[in-house]
Amino acid sequence: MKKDDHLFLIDGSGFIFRAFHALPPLTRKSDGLPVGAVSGFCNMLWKLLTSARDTSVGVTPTHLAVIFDFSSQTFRKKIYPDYKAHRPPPPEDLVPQFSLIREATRAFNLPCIEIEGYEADDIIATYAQMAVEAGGDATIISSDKDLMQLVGSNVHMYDGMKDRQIGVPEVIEKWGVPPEKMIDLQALTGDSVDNVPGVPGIGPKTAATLLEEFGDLDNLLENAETIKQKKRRENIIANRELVLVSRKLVTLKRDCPVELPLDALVLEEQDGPKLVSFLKAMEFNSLTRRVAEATGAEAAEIEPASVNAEWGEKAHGPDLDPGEAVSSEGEKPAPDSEASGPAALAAARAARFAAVPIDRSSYETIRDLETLEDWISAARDKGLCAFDTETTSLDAMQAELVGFSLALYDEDQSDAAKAIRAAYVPLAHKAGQDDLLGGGLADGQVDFDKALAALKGLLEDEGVLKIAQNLKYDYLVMLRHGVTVKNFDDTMLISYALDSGMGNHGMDALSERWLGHQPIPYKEVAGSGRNMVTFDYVDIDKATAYAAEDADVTLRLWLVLKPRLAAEHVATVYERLERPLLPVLSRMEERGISVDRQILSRLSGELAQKAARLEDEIYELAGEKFNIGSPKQLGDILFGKMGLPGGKKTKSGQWSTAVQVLDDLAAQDIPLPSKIVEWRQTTKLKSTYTDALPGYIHPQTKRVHTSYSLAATTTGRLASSEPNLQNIPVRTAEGRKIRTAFIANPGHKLLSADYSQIELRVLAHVADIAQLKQAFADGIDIHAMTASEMFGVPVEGMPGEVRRRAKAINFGIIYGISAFGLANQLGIERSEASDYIKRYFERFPGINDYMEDTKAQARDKGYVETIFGRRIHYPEIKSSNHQVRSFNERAAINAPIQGSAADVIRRAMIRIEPELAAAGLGEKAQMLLQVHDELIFEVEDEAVDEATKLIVDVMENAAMPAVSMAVPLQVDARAAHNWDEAH
DNA sequence: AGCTAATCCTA
DNA sequence: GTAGGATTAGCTA
Repeated sequence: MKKDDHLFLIDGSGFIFRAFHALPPLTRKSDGLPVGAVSGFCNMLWKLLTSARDTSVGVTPTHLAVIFDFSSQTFRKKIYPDYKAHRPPPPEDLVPQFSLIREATRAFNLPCIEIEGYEADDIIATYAQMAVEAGGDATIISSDKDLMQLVGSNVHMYDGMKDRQIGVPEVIEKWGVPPEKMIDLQALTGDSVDNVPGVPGIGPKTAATLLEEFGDLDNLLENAETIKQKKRRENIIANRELVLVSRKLVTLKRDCPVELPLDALVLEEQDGPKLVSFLKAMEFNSLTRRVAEATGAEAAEIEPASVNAEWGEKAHGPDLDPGEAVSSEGEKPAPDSEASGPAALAAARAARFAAVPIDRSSYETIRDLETLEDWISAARDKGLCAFDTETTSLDAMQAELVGFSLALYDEDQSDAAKAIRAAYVPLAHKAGQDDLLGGGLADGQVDFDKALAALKGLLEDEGVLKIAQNLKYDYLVMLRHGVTVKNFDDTMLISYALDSGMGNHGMDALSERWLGHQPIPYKEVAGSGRNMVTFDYVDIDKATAYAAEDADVTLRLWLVLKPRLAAEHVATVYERLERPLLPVLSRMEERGISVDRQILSRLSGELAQKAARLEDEIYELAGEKFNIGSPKQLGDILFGKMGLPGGKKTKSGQWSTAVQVLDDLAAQDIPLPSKIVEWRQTTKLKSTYTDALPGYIHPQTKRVHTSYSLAATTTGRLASSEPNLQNIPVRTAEGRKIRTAFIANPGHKLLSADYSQIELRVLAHVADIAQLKQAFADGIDIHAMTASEMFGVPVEGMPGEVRRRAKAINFGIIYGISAFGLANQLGIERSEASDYIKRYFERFPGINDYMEDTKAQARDKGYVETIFGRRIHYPEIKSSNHQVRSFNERAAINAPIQGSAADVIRRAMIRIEPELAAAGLGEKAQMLLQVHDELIFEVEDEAVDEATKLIVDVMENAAMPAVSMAVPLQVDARAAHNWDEAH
């Protein structure tokens, strides 16, 4: 470096923060990655490189470097441990931009300098000093006052955002002291942001006055007694030592051990294609164009660079209660040799395990207790293992244990192909399918009871993390064998917390998605259809390949997915809303509910008679016999043969025979359609409920055990199946009779507790609607209030029809209202429905804001969130297909409402059992069913009052303390012998 | 036997 | 207009 050379030193770290706060937020269009600061940075760099002379800097750089902070661990921490101690974590949207800005720097072909243990400011000071000593000039691109001490005749600063040069006069103007006294001034005033102590009562003005009077800090401290103002004198004397520490803290180090000499900072030619590639990846279109033009690069032919954004590693859900805050209990930290940071770790592992094919031939079959015990002690040694059961049935309540598999991970094994070993332990395989004698066990299996005892030791060991896929199944199977799994992770639930809305979370789909591997289909092992055999008849070698693979894949999935929980800030959702619910649901399923066979059988008979009578009448009216249950045949009869009006076609071109169509016809006094509607209702009740339910009564327990799915819905709701007990009829008197068959045991009652209007309450809370909040606080009729607001009708003496319309609109809002849907629901013209919606938005403008904000979030981030931080993704929200897009928008509007309500009841369910147990009611009141906003318990008669009180209390306070809702939650509860009367 | 469409039950 | 599951018919393999 020589005279007239000019070094530009860009304070990269400072720039990031300033640009982030000063510039409007900007996200990358394609994926919502926040890039505002990166954009500002690139624009500024480009300007400095191409036209610095035209700015108030007025010179063109010959040398340039971008300087960053390495970490917060600097020598200043050693001098003063509290230095920068109370810094809040950077804003979430800023975190990924740190690494992007470094990438940007490299794309610009500029040296990117950081030194461990030093702040950017020290490195800048060092290089500025070096430049001056070499006879050149330096300009620091920053406006940070901490750097002003460096300003001198050959060192300037430049505020890129205000296009303002900062020299000696500017420093004096701003601070009242020349640059060389800035250190003393900062020492006196301190800095609350960096937690640098100062003298109380002394700010920049006083400090400047004092320094003017005494010359410098040393002289001031020596002659402090002579200060006239009493308070000021005392404060300075009292804080003498601290001020000296502060001076050390604010003094920049001008002799950092820099690696690159000045000559290495010489500005090079821009690499056009490289820079364009990066800018394209960032989707900075106008800058891309300008750069391409200036460098002669062909933008159209350049591929966007692959840019990895690193998100921060702190998991922080919105859940605030410190008492609840749990992290990984007893779980060994995941080995971290591949990369640092959970996002990078997840990516590295995905790459690592997707690249290594699964080797089924490496799986072991464990045939003796000693080997099993070796594996179990290895699992204890590692602190984690994957686990999977093989059984005779998909129904966990009927399943017999046939064997189980384990997979272990060796974190120190650098060869990924050898890092995982998996084995299958056959326990109850039969000797052979064709063995007419039957019942004989195959040779070479571990004794069932001994193996189970060994397994129990492992599964109940809090010190070993058990990893499974869809653990609720295995948990229930093991529960029935007297084993309670402790300390577990479920890859299905992890995937659900991470990627709800991005496809299903079954093992095959996850394996395909993350490992690029297709596991052996079950039917290849056990056959399908009539040839299907239960797993105990599967050949042990085949079973080993299948079962060990399941454990192997599960373990790999865990390695890939688990780090993402923290990286993507949904660890709290998983740990608080998913994982703890699993044992709760297993117990509910195990308990089941009593169903009275006689009642169902009698109902079935009545329905059969009624259906038969209706069939006769229908054939009579139609003039021929046909299959009434066939929409195709029915449509042909109604609209073809009989030529009835109002025929609509379904998607596939068939005549629609949906109930609305039939009702329209019935309204025209055509008798056949109403008979058909009645017949359908009757046969529906019979086939789906009275006929099917008895088939679900468990042979041993004599109760019906539904199965809840934790990861079937996108919103966080549960789903019930086999049988679905969440759609038992309630709306019609006839349908309700089915509920009378759900009964409590003798000496017990069924207790039903349900949230009143929970979704509208959630809406009032999230959209912050004053009238709704007030109405709920006052406990008034919410639909009547809405009607009154909209139509100006007083609540007293309001016609039923007016309230009905308001109610439909309220529900419509929750469902992401459309004029089309509302018109359908109310049977009015679309234009009239539009007017209603318009009027609603006028009366409740906050609702419209909520809807627009929610859609915008779905577009920007790709997901929406519940009040507890659950995310629901809408990858198709930007579809160019209007139908698809609109559907996604409505779903996105509904999801936070439905999902928050689902989260509330999940929280209640997780808390209720421990609370009951603490009250001594653990045996007397048992939770059996969940129906979205309702919980059903079986309670001993004399415990009903106490249990009701406790349950209502837990449910009403379930959002607390994580979220303090702006409206009260209300729970209504009733106990009776059967579900109909209790509801 | 396995799949989709249509229908209807729930919150 | 949101979120599900079960049943039936009727098609394809």
